[in-house]
Amino acid sequence: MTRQTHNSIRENMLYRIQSGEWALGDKIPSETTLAEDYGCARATVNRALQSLADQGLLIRKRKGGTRVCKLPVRHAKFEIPVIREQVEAIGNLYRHKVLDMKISNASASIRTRLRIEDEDKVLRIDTLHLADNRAFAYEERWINIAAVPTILEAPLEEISANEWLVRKVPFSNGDVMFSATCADKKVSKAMGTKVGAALFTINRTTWISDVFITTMKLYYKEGYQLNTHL
Amino acid sequence: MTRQTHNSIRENMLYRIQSGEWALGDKIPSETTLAEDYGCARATVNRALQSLADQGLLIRKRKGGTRVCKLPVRHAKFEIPVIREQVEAIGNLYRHKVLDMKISNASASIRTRLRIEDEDKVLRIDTLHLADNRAFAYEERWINIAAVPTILEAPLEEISANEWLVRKVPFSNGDVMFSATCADKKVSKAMGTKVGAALFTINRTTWISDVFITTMKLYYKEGYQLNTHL
DNA sequence: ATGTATATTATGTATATACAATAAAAAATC
DNA sequence: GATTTTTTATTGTATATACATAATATACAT
Repeated sequence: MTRQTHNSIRENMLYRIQSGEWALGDKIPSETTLAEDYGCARATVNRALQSLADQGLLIRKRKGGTRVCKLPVRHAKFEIPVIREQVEAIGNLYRHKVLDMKISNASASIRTRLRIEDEDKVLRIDTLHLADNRAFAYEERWINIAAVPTILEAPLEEISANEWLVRKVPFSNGDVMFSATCADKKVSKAMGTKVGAALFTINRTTWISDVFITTMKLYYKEGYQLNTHL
Repeated sequence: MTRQTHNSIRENMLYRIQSGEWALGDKIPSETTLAEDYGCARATVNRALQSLADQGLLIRKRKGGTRVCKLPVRHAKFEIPVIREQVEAIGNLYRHKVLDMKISNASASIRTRLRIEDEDKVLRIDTLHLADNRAFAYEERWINIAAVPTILEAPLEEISANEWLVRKVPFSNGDVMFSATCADKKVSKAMGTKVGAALFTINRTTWISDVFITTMKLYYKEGYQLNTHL
């Protein structure tokens, strides 16, 4: 027999699940018996099983054994786009325009949402992102100045706040929210759409441990599509 | 020293990346030297490093060594919702209504997009999903009858095609697309929105190996939000 | 200079072993 | 019969070892 690898074993297990040999909710054999069946070490089987469990196809419990998930949750993964790269990926020239920028006190709603203090100032920036000089996306952004004071010296006309922050605080946590909204007067004027046009909207808030860094709202024109894969 | 686990090591490495000790693009020490530093076996370090590489934070090459990613791509993961569960999760009563259902030849555009044959028939279903008897989502769906012939016997008034398919073909591949669209006459009438209202739209196509199973378009009312986490 | 073979080095992975942690089942106790 | 304790099965994980594989660097030959 050819030597078994954790990869080939994982694929075989996947097949057994997909084909229904291991049905939804079924308990599958223990690592030791599987290792005998496949003719390999338990560690190898373990690695294959863990990988499938990470994917959400199996549930494993000590002593309880391993079962196929009842209702397998499908996880889709996608990359958070950096707008410039998005534009350049379709072969267009990227440019951005800062439409408005001011320092202000955080509004009450922003304050509670982001758990920042009363006296903390936020930098408020509206940016239009262009692809070949045509409106591509509109960005509203709030930045916690206390967390990233150097933002005030950044040349935001040359490098977009989006990109500056990615380079400055590349590793952070956050949440993302997708929705559809109607263009209001300000956005529709900047993007050249009708008031009320459907815009694909991404809301993103970024933290580093517990410190709020930035939150933003990104509006894409109708027709924009975010792709991903199951 | 307390015993090192791959988890604690991974966290420490994560910290070293986040703090900038290991900067973007930097080459980090080899597994053997890291193992000495952490006082553990190489296998343990290997596991930690692989995990970070899976997350997309490190790039590893044989002989080349391990480097921190230049521009760390942030992957967001989210769960593909089953509509019934979504509705029940917010404490509402789920119900669905089949508005239209017919067997037809696939249109040319659908055929080429889905790589199915000329003579293949598709089942076309329009479904309205309700939460507490109020419109929640509108679903347009095409099903490849050749791939799932038993769909014709399914009691689709009782169980939605969505759910029937999840139970019947739970493990499949596919792609997902998000966008925003304006409500057309048909959808706006069914959902009780104005024509032209912004709808959050999910497009999903499902395959099993290379056989097309189903494709659907799901429209959510403005205000609907899909959440995820970085 | 150019191409080819060889050595070197880092990661990739399979194995046997040992023990830990957990949860279920069985046994013992009240 | 209910509660507590003990046993046991199963996964989780660390280790030492061995060899595979890939990419680079070096030496050599042409």
